[in-house]
Amino acid sequence: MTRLRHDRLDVAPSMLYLIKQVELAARSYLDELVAPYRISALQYTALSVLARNPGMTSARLARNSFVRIQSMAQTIAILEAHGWIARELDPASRRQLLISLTPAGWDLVHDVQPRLDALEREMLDGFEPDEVARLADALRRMRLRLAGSHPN
Amino acid sequence: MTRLRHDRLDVAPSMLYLIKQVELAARSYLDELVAPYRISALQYTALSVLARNPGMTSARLARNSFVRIQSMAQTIAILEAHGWIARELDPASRRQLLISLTPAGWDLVHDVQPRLDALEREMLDGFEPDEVARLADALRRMRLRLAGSHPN
DNA sequence: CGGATATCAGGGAAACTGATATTA
DNA sequence: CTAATATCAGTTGCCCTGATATCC
Repeated sequence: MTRLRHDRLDVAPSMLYLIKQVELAARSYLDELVAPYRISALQYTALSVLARNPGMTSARLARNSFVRIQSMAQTIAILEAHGWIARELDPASRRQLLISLTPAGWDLVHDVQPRLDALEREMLDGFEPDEVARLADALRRMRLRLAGSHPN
Repeated sequence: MTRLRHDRLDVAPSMLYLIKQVELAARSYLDELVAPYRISALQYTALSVLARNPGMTSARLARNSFVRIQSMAQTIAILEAHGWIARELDPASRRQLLISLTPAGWDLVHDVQPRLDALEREMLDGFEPDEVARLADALRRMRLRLAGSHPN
């Protein structure tokens, strides 16, 4: 006996789905933007985080990106092998390796970031300044709620 | 001669970065949610899209997710091999394969979706209804702008 | 014919698990 | 001793490029 079902989810796409859609579109664009450097969008994201927070460890980067330590270590190894970043022992620890951008890494970020900022301005064209501020604040709150709802 | 640089990107994290952060956190949670079914968060997202739009082709799914046709075809092949979806020739085309969920696929979605909705409610707890509406509208506009700024 | 769909083959970056050594 | 960091080894899913066949 066949168990036919003419089901359908009749709800509007959720907020999480909308966020994923925007992220997918942005990642696709960023991938094209950094393709000349032979790096991926995710690798560039790691570089930009390091540009804002020099001296991070691989483990801290992993927690920031909600991935395992081993996963981030592999990404870091690739970026180091290609000369975008360098690592040195924390003089105060002898265990942690602090990551920083090389001059070539800085050149890359200084070349790509303005074009990424331009994309964001295009994406937000026509938005009221206070609407942008509320949006950013809402995203920060959502991020905190999600980070709290599951121990990584 | 060494070329030392004590650079640092002194700007606040961008909107695109905040969106990526929320998406990373949500994907991490969703991965745990669907792990018992041996599928990934991305695979579940494809299933939920098919639950809302039965009869899509693999190529249309690919455009919806900003990936190549071949990439989506592989994901679809895996979901089909595991029995979550089925494909049949479009009677009006003889070239396109229309995708639909199997009864097992529907069971999976009906089990996971409520828990995903619960996560979203938790994420948006304390938000005013009109703030949620404005947020969703803003995300839709951003998605449209991004989709228009680069031909996939 | 050009355009879209589906598929096969191969390869690279990205996440996972499990185990191990070292240090705070 | 416990916890955190870093690393090695192996595996799987995911996206890419390139090429091919079929159908609108």
